[in-house]
Amino acid sequence: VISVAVVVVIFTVRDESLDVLLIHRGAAPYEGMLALPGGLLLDGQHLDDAAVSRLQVETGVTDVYLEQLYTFDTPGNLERPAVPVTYFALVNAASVRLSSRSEWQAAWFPVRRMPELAFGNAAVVEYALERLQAKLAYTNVVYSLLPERFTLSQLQRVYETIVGKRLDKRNFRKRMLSLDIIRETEATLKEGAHRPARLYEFRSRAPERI
Amino acid sequence: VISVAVVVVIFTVRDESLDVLLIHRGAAPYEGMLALPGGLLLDGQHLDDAAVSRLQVETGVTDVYLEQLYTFDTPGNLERPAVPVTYFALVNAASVRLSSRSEWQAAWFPVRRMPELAFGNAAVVEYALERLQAKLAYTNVVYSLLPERFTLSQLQRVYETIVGKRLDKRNFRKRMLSLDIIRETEATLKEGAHRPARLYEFRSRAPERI
DNA sequence: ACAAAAGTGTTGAGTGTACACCCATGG
DNA sequence: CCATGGGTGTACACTCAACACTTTTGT
Repeated sequence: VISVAVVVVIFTVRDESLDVLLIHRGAAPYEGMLALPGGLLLDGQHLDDAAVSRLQVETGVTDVYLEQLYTFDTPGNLERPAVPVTYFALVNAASVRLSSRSEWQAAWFPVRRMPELAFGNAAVVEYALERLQAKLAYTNVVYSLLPERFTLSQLQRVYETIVGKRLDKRNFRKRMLSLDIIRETEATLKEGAHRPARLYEFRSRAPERI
Repeated sequence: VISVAVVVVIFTVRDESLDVLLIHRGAAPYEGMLALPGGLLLDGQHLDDAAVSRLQVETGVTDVYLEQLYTFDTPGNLERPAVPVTYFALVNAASVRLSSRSEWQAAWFPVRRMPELAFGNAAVVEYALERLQAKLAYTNVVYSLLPERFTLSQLQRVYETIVGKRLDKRNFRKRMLSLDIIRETEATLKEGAHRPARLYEFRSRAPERI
């Protein structure tokens, strides 16, 4: 019998860099290499719950965007074969507490300069990135990368970091507003910045039901 | 440990109806009910291979459009829990030989009038239909529903059957040609029909690599 | 002759993209 | 006073949807 592994690609945006959370493997196979966080699905556990709790363990974060990505065909470990069901998540770097005490030393790595990964995990990251970029265009995925209220410029910086290129400011604003996933907060301004600015919020801070 | 089940939603278009292949369950659980064809993933077997061979067993068909759909969270059978990895496939009804001798009595059922299904399979069929309809718009999924060469009217009938509504002939033609997934076959006409007609073919009769 | 399928263009609405300047504030 | 970031409008290209009649052939 083949069992099931749950693997999570956790993205964040820090400064102007799109990063992925990786752990150091402390045991064979691939001891000493970097890998995506994951583990075997336990008896009676639900897939989504396993993904959520894996995320919680690694980052302390909950209530973020989390979506199933794909189920791969490569039974990672050959001695104890398990089919990897992969997820991807987006978390706000500011609200993360990496469990530094843990033996597997989770840390952020820039997605554009991925190191070599165990279990053929490189393909998973690549696929997750594609999906993330595609979903940007028509969903509210990034809601968990931003504070509750934000300026359009902040939002644009996040988008630019993810797609990896500059966007036109006026077109970006028009598109965001017409997409109808964000809303202007009433007469609210902001101080501490260079100049007063309108604040916006997402109409919904939950992933749409698949 | 939880194991893996592979489940396949096999679509075909017959006359003007979009149908799904179902089997009669011959044993508990859900004995006597209808269900999607599927089975446990065996040791050392690859997911995609399992889906292909399941399809082959049920229909005798190979080399058709087959794509992974989703991995559900409902461990169907509660005594022997297994995570269902689902696939969907499109087959040409004409080239199918249903294994009538088999004990589980595979048969076609119209997707618009699905009977009640075992294992909560109704959600799987629904999701597969959505995905199929979405993929129609920009891919060559239907290539395995048609003979190698076909008229634009035949192609349009297939599209109409899948989306469940009538399409405008002129707009349909323009769109298909501009999508660049089909090609006019050189000066070929057709006889036996009501009138001579141009024949077209797909530029590629293989699913694009994910 | 008539039923059945193949073929063929134009217009209008809406959407996406390119592009440049002014203003308020903090230092 | 100047550097930084916020805010704003227009013109063109393109895409999508609506719409009706003629031709050929088999019966």
